[in-house]
Amino acid sequence: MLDIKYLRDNLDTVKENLSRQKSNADFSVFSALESRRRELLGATELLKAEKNRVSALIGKTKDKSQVRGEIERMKEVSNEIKRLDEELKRVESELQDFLLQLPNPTEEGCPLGCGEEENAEVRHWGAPKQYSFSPRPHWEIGENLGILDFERAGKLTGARFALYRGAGARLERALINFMLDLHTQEHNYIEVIPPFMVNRETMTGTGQLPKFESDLFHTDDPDYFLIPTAEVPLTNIHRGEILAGDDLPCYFTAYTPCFRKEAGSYGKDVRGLIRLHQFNKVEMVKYCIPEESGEELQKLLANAEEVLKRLELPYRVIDLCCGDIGFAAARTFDIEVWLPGQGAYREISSCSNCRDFQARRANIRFRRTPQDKPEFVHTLNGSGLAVGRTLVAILENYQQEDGSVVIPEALRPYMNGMTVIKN
RNA sequence: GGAGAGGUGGCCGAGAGGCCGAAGGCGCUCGCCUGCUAAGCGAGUGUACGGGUUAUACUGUACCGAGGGUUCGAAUCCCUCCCUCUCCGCCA
Repeated sequence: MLDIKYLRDNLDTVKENLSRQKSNADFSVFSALESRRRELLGATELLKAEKNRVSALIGKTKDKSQVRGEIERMKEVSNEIKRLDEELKRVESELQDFLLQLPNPTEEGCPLGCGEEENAEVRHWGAPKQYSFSPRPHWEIGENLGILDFERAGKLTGARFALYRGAGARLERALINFMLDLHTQEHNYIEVIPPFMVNRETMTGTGQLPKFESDLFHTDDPDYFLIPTAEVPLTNIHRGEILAGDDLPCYFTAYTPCFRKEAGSYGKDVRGLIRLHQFNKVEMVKYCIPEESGEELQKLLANAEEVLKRLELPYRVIDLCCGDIGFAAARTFDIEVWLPGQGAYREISSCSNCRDFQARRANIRFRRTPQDKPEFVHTLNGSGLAVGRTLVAILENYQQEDGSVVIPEALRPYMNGMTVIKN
């Protein structure tokens, strides 16, 4: 969410920035609401001052018959205050709705552009391997090895769910442990197991609500949502809190399943593990002081890249352009892993600096010293990594002509020493 | 799910229609005192949004879990909801 004062004073800058992001917000509505709000606030405060003054006077007067007229007059003043307050409340909630719908302006330095085509490659690591045979897609490899079963998952639930079995399930679990160990033991993250369902306030804090409710799985009673990413609970851990300066930066990592409706993606990635309603992810979230968030984003990105380096999977890093960047982010780098079965790089991590956008929504602040005024923290998040897609990358990159799959060295200690998955 | 007790400043805790932004204590800040430490003494100490000032001072409004209601006036009375604790039931 944007600071209303900042927006008021920098209307044109914000308008210009957001116009690069396909936002069609109508700022004339904002200006009208804002001036009405100030008008009402002034009027109602004036009346309240009058009411407080006269009421105190009435209180001090022993003989109430002397102030009968004042009491009658205050009755009317009270009614008028009530009327103004009701309108004020309406205007404020409309303003709030407007602000909550506005995306985060993008950072200076973001590539300009409207869509995927204008994203910029920052670097790449490793080279796609040459195969003496035609590499198969992971769903064929997995089904042939009996470690992935999409048909039965469909029976149990429906399309876009997966059942892992035997070495497949073990491999997924190995990846989770491998990633968590790396981030906790070498990258200084605190491991967390958060709730997988959260309430409306939490979803609003990170920006999923109110705009993207249709992407979320929801329970009616109670009114909860399944998390679409651990970013949601992790970033909301300190919602409504004021942190001490020495608590920052603070790093959290968590493994969680993620639930997404994937509405509007019919026909896209219908086979395999790439796009599911439920998938596993290890997430990293940081809180830091404003002037350090740029550097923290680079470190976060490096932490995610390290996973792929250790698994020896070729990847590239993409700097998302203004038009492709997500709602809450000011800057985003995606990591795309090479998938031989598809002959393409596919997203496996997305690392974002949300600056104070989520902190303002979720009211997460800090004091530099105990005497200082609270300021909003900056929040960052990144996948480290999407576990299912990492398993996809392993199956496709480590496949052999006979259909077996070699286990990357780094994972073998997590696989009880297993070196290859074969029939 | 049933019964009961609660939610007040950074923390503890009093207040039970007007003199309450809220006693007292702890903590914290500043000053004094003191070989050091501890103790002691004095003063100050919430947030948000406005007005005002070069800046202070000063000043208006709101905030006692949340939202409604009664009243000239609500932390205080009434209603609804949320949360915490204790006991019972159920359960991994």
